[in-house]
Amino acid sequence: MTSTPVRGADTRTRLLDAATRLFTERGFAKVTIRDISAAARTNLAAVSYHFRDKAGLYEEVLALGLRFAQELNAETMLPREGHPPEERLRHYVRQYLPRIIHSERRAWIYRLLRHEMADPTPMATTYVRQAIMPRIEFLIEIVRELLGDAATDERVRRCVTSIQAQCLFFLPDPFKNMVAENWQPDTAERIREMADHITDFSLAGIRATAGERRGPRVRPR
Amino acid sequence: MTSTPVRGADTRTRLLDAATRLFTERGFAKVTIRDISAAARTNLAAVSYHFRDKAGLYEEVLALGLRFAQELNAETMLPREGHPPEERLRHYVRQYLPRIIHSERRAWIYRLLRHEMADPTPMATTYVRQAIMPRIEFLIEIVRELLGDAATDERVRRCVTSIQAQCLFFLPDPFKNMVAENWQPDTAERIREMADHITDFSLAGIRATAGERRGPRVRPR
DNA sequence: GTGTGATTAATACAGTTGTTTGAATCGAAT
DNA sequence: ATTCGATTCAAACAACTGTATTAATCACAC
Repeated sequence: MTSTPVRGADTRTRLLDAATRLFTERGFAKVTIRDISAAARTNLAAVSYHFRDKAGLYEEVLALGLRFAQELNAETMLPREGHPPEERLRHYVRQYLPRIIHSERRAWIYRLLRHEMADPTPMATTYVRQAIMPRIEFLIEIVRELLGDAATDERVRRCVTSIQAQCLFFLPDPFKNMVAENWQPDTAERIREMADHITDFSLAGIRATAGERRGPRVRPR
Repeated sequence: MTSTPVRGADTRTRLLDAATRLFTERGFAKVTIRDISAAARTNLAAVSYHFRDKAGLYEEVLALGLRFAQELNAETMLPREGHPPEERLRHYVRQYLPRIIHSERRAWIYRLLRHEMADPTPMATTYVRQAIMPRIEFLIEIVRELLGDAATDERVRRCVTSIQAQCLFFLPDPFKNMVAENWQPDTAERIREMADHITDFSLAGIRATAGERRGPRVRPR
């Protein structure tokens, strides 16, 4: 018989699953432990028993999400040495964008991240340090290579910001849907096209930054 | 004597001022009417008396912000007919970006918008329709001109998204500061530089989109 | 001054939320 | 079967929040 393994472990994972789903949907503040315990088909006090308190449960959820994010990062930053920077950038965006847009499997963390950005919890700083910073560093390296001799800290920073902004824009957001229903690419095909657009658009922008003849300085000559 | 003009009007404006400040800082949900009435140095019940309820007060704040946003839009979209699209884009970004970044005078609305995006109230839809959509339409027109013969709905949409993303990225955000303390341009000089970067970067991206020799299709030839 | 309507203030009320408490229940070793 | 530690449960508690109620206060016309 499939007897219950440790008894308590079952409801513990049920709580963890329910919390992951609900926190991802609504963020830490807008989920009550009553919601969670109901969704996990258990009692209110179970949260306190298994996870100390609501914050403890959230920490565990986010810790799991952080591990997933690091796994995904590793895949996103795969082709490191040797390959030309253009190719690495394209790979980066093609990996990153679909995960941000519709969060399959492990990528629910990006939706949770959206809430973390709007309303940070104490866990935010460690997430930034361990999951975001490495990706930024990776982007910096690519852009520095692309700029070549023209690379200055300032230019690199600006170009990285432009790329990062174009990607982050696609974090799921109820508000954007109000602006334009179906601007958000939905199918894998259209997401791929958008990723290529961002890549080509940015490569051209970077080349222009390297070429650097600026627009009208103070007054348009 | 500076006698009280209408008596009630004074506390009404004090409430409105305090509510504007607090809602802008924390958003609708995270401000209590106790906070507001305390900041306005009046009683709890004053909110209900002068504005029906908390939502009524918020509506009035957002209605004022919407008027400001429309004023600012008018200035942002000033040089319409005749001028070349490059110049109009540069003007657009140079106007829009500093307002988004550090919200002087009437531009507190953009910080309130940030909260509205994270956690929309019923007012969100009218704000989108009356303040955001016109600006998007304006951008679409510029990009369509820039793309010229190459303009398709799809390409226009993607390029507008890229520009919009680069600008919106600079909405004030506690989270971004964790990633990199001083990446956010602060002085008027650096904001101007960033605006020109976005403009040049995007113009190059749009030209590349128009030229349209894509990156490696399925396999890199 | 007195009454009147508008405004301000103090308090009560009901609902929600995180947490704690103490009893009930379960599985298994003795 | 009994006992014991782990787990589950129901209930209660305390804090907070939006709103309603009721009384106090004010400016001013009469």
